[in-house]
Amino acid sequence: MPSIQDVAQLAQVSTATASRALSRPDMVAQTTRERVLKAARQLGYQPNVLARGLRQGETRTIGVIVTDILNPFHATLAKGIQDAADRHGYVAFLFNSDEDPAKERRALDTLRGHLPQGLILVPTSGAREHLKAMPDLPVVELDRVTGRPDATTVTTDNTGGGAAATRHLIELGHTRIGMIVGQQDISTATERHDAYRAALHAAGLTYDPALVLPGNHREDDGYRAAMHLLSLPADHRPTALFVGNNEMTVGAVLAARALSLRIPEDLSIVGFDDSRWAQTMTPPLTVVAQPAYDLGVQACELLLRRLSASGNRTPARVQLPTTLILRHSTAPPARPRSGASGPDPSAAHPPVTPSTGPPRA
Amino acid sequence: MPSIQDVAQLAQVSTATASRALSRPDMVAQTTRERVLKAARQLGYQPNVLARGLRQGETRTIGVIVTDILNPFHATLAKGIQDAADRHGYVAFLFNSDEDPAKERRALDTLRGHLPQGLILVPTSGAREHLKAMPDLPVVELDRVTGRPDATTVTTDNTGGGAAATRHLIELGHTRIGMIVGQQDISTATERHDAYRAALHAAGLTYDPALVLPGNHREDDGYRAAMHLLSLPADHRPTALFVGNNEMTVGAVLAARALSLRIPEDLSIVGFDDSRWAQTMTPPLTVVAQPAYDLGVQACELLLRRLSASGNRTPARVQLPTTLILRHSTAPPARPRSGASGPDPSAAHPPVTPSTGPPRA
DNA sequence: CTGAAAGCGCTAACAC
DNA sequence: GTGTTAGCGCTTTCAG
Repeated sequence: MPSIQDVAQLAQVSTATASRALSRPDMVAQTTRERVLKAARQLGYQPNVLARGLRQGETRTIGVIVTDILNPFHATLAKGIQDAADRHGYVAFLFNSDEDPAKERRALDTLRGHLPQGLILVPTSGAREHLKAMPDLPVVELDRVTGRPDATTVTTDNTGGGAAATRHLIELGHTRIGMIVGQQDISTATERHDAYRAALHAAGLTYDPALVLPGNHREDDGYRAAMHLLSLPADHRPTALFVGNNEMTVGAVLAARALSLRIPEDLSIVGFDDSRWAQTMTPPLTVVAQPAYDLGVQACELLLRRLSASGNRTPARVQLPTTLILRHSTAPPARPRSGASGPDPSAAHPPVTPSTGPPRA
Repeated sequence: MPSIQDVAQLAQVSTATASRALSRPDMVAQTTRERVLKAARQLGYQPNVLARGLRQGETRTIGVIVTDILNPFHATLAKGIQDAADRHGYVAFLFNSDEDPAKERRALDTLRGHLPQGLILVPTSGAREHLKAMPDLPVVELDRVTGRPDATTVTTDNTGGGAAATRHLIELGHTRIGMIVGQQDISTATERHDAYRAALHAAGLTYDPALVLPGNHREDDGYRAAMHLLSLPADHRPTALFVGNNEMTVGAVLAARALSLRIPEDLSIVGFDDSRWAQTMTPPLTVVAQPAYDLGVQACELLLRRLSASGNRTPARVQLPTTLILRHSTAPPARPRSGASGPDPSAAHPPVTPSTGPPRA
C-alpha cells in the first residue's frame, strides 16, 4: 500500500502539503494540488484510516450491534444504518449479539478497541449494565430500550401497534385472545403486552394470564407456545392469537398447521412486524408493520447529528408509527355450538386492504 | 479510554513491560504480570487496535462483501463468516454491493483503507477488474467466481444441483421445462444454466431458448420472467420451471398465483437455495439446497489458513455439495387433452422426502 | 526480566 | 502556500 510519503515524493512536495491537498484542497495552490491528486491517483493511494484515526482521534466509524442478523427485521435495520452512514462518509461495523448478553458484552469490548465514534444498539437485557463501562460513547438505542434515564432512542409505537392488533381481534368478536409475548426484560415485549392487556380491559374483557405465554423471540419459541395454547380444551382454547414478533409468528402458524387448525376459520392470527413471508404465506398474514429500514436510517442520522458539535441539541427520542395491515389471517370466531371445535360456516373473511399485489421492488 | 500508559503507570512498570504482560505473558515475571493485569482490569483497559494495527501492520481484520444482505442466503453466509472469524480472534467488516459493480468498487476502496488482512468476496461482474488494483490482498471468492486464474474459491456444486433439478423434472415427464436464469456474467448463473441444458440434451430433449429468460437475481425479475413464460400459448407454455436463485423463485411463485396457476397441478417449480420461505409456503417448495452457513465458515477458515504463514499450501478451491430436497411443488405434467390448461385429475403428488416438520432450532 | 527509544502513517501546530 | 516537526498508542528492537 502506497503511503502519503510516496505520494508526496512523486508530487515533489512535503507530506504535509500532500495531506492538505487531499483533505483541505483550498489550503493549497491550484497547481500543486493537481500535481498531488495526480500522483495519488497514479499510485492508487488510499489513506490509511488507522494512522488517520490515531492521529485525529476521529475514526469516522460507528458501531452497530443487532441481536439477530438472520432476522429480516434486523437485517433491514442494519441496511438502513449502513446506507445512511455511507451517505455521510461513515462506515458502520456490524456485530451480532444473538440475543445473548455475554456476546453483546464481547462485541462491545471488541468494538471499543476500534474507537467508534458512536454506537447503535439493539440492546439485550444486559446492555444497561454493559454501557456503564463506556460512559463517553454516544449511543442510540434502536427498536428496544434499556431504560437508562438520558438515553437517545429510536423506536416504534409498540403501544399503538399492540392496541390496534388487539382491538382488531376484539372487533371481530373474539373474546379469548391469546398472546405470545417476548421476554419480559425486553421493552418491546412489555409494551406490546401492556397494550394488549389495556385493550382487553378497555373492551370489558378479562385478561387471562393462562392465555399469555412468553418466548425468546425465536421461531421455535413461538411454535412451542402456540402448541401449548392451541392444545387447551376447546372451551379454553383461544380463538385468536396476537404474536409479539415476526419469528415467533412463523412458529405459531406452523403450530396451527400441525394441529390442522385452519387460519382464519379456526384461528385468527395477528403478527408483529411485516415481512415477505407474512405477505406471501397462505393465507396472507394480518400484521402490525414497522418501518424497519427507516428505523435504521433515523437511528444513524440521529447519531451522526449528535456527533457533530453543532447538533448538541438534537431530539433524544424518536418514535415511528406502526401500521396495522389487514390481510386474510383474521376473521370472526367460529360460533362454538356443541363445544366441539369443528369448522363454522358462518366464519367469514374480514374486510381487507389490498396487500398481495405484484412483488415489491 | 485508558491507554497502556495509564496501565503501566498504575502498575509501576514501563509501557513496554505492560505491553508484554498483556500480549506475551511468558516474557514477564509472574508477579509483575499479575500487577499489570490487575491494573488493566481496574481501568477497563482495551487495547487501541488502531495503534496496534499501525505498529504491527496486522489488524486481525478481514473484509467481507456480499451482494445483498437482505437476501437470507447472503445473511447466512455473513453469519457463518463472522462466527468463524470470531472464533479465531478476527473481526469481519461487512459491506454490501447491492449487485452493483460501482458500489463494490467503493466498498473495496473503503475497506482497503482499513487494512484488512484478507477479503471474502461474493463478486459482481466488475470484481475481476477491481481486484487488479489490489494484487497483494488475499482474497477468497465465495459462492460465485470471477474466473481469475489463481483465485481461491469456495462454491457449491451448481452443476450437480442444476442437473439434479432438471433431471427430476424430466423424470416426472415434463418436456417443456422453462428456466429463469441469473445474469450470464455471474458464474453461478451460467453453471446452473449449462447444467440445465446438458440435462435436457442427455434426456434427448431439445433446448428451447424461448423458454429461458434472464433476470438480475431479484424477486421482481423472477416475477416478470415467469409472467412472460407462463403467458405463452398453452402448447408452448412450460409445464415446469427451474428458477436459478431464491429471490427470483419467490417472484415466479407469485406470478403463478397471479395467473391462477396451481402448483404443482398446472405448474411444477424447482427453486435454487432453500429458505424458510420455501419450506413453509403453500405448497412447500422443491429446491436445490445449498449449505449457506457452512459456505461462510469454510470461506473464512480457508482465508485464515492462508494468512497464517504455515498454511502456505492450502487448497485453492473448495466445493460443497448441493442437495435436491423434494417437497410438493413438483408433479407430473397435466396431460394436455384439449389443449386447454385446465386441471387434470391425473396429476399426482410426487414422492417426497420429509421436509416440513416442526421448526428448525 | 525490564526499560529506553524508535517508528508505523497521518495531520496539526508552528515557522517561514 | 509550503515545509518541519511532534505525537496519537502501541510493539519491538536493543541494552542492560
